[in-house]
Amino acid sequence: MHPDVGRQMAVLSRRLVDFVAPAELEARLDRALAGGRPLRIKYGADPSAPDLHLGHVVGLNKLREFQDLGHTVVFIIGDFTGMIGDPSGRSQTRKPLSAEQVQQNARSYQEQVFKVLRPDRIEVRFNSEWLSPVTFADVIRLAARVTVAQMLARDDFAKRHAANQPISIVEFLYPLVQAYDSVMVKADVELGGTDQLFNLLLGRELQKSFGQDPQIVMTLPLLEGLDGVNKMSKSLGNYVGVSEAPREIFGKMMSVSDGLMWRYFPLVLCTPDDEVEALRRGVAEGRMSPRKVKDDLAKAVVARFHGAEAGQAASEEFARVFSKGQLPDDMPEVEIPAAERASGIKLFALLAKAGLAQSTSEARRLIQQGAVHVGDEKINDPNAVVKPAPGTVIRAGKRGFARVR
RNA sequence: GGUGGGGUACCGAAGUGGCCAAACGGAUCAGACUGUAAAUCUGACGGCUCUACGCCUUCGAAGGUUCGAAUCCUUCCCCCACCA
Repeated sequence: MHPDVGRQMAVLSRRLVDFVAPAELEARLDRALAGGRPLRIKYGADPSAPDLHLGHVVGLNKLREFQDLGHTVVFIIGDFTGMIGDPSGRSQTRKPLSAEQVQQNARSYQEQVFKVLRPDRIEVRFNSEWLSPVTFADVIRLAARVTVAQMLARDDFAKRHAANQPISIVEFLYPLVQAYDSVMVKADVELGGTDQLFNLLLGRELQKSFGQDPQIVMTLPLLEGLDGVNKMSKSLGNYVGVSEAPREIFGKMMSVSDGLMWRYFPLVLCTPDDEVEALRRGVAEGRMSPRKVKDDLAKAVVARFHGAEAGQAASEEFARVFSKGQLPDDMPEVEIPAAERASGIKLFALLAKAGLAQSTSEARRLIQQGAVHVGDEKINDPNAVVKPAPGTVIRAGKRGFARVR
């Protein structure tokens, strides 16, 4: 464990939005050091999304900092809650997952988590371990520890209640379950996004109610997704998954708007504030190209999950394909039987067959919009019949490629 | 149990007998431009071997009225709020 509490505090305080309560953390770090007992840092993962994305990485980065200082991460996979479904916050109720799905997701989760966390100093737990044996009577006793007024303290609940919007009882139960997890794992600290503040604080209350020292609560900013508006989430489809191919990650990062990219430096790459500020100033004053800064960002993000070489390669390929309009390294192939090639094939049918268009209507649209090239020739006629030689490259738009075989 | 409000395309949301494959916004895709799959502008955006004033499917479900329905009637299903 890192012996210098002041230094630990400095590192751990970075990038936080809420921090309850720093003094308690300091005291507990002292105590941990004295007793040789590392702190237990709780982090809850929803098992419904097997794709870990950059939004998760924000929290994982902080966990990693704790680990590097010698503390233990208690990574809780909410398998029990996942099997029931979690409607919290969103109007649409999530579908409950089957036990097998949860298991499979949990496994894939763990693989991905270790792209950021170190495999020592972590304790992976499934909350079904302690939640499955709980009886209904236990639930009632647990519920008796919290009041409706406490629940309505949550901003989201208060607003919806005032607006006559539905609030399911399950939504009251969920924070309670999460808080109970804190009690069961004896968490010293719990992290989450800012939207988790209420739940994390409830953990404190419940721990006190059980006679434990209340956990310190830290919230981290929610990373905006590729749309630049909503938080990054799988269901909104505005995410960059850590397991995606380098090419995909790079491209998605390049699609982040100029204004938003500054958020990704500190939150995903942990770039120190002064460095980010220097870059920002450089761009604002016209000394640096935002294109170059974003390229570096994208490269670094790819490198984070696939290594530096992959980052470099992705950058080069991106420049070749999109800046210079050349062909990518590899592309899918479409097989066309010799007979068909000899007689000619309708271009829209070929596009659909190659997977470059979802329907023949879409294929026609692409052709009419001037998005389609066969070899070097641009074709505008939606009824065109082509006889592409093997090896000919069909292009649809900037991103669609297929090679005839 | 009662009262009121709803269910429209990927999402949000208009439309209340024909001009509706269905306004508008978002998302998406394409084109132009560029420094990028940023920004901006323009266009497309149910399907169909489809140059169309064409055909098929779609407006919670099923029937019905009508020359003609997302729009009217009947029954049913589902959602929400309020009052009990």
